[in-house]
Amino acid sequence: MPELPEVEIVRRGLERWVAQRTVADAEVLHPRAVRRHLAGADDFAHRLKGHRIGTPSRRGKYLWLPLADTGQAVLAHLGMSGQLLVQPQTAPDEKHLRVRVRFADGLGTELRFVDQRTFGGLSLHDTSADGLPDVVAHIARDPLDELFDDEVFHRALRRKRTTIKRALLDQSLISGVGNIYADEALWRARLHYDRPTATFTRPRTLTLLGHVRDVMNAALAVGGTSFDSLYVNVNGESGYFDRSLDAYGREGLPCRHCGTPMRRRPWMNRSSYYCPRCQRPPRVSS
DNA sequence: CCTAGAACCTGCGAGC
DNA sequence: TGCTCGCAGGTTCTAG
Repeated sequence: MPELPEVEIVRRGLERWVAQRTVADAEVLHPRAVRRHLAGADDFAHRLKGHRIGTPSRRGKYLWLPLADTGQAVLAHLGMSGQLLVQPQTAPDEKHLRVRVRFADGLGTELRFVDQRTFGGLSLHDTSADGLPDVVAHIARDPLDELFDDEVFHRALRRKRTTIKRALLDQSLISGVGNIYADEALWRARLHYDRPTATFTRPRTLTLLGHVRDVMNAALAVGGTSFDSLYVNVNGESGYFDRSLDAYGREGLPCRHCGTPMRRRPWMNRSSYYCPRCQRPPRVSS
């Protein structure tokens, strides 16, 4: 569910409300939430106990909390419906509460991982010298990372025999882009989602990257995109970017470039929204 | 090695 | 009222 802007909003909330606090104990209420921690739920909880949490980091849709003096970090992925919430200890348990982390201080709040569909999860991993968890190493840098290399991305696009939206969602090429921001960036760039990447010129790639960055920065500025209560920040508040979406979810509504009714097409078990006039399909369609 | 599609889950709204 | 179907911000496994 959450893409880069939403995950970054969560990271900022953790930086403010959780960083520098010491874990009193952790409680796993659903084993599937820690399935990527191969040593199991008991091991996960035990290893958090007594350690101080450092400054949260993020790459793409992954975020992690370093555990001071351990060489490890708690890696979190929100999947389609995951939430990290900082709640009063007195608040009733959420229906889909999966993991609870209590702190050894008097602030009266705890960290909760809540996840309806359990596609997300938490796990512990060794970190390299630059603080990156080992399992995140194969994920590409995201477009808001100042070390993201546009030229490397362009050459990777040209090598692939695939189509542009699939490439935007490929986290080994560029991370952080999901179904919403892919459709938004393609609409802004007036590109059809099925355009073969092998035909992309350098200017076309750079223009598209510019639109990806613009739409993500605009979403970040208003707290991300929330259609319902499933995406919220650590305090349970929604973002406002749903009001500014130009493509996603606008089937039948007039294109904000040309007025033509927008279309929705089934695409990889989900949907693609596009303008049939501004975003013409490639001549040779697979 | 590469790519396309299904699988993994739970809940909600639409339609019958 | 209650059933079935389609759909949902993602990743990962499998088949070809």
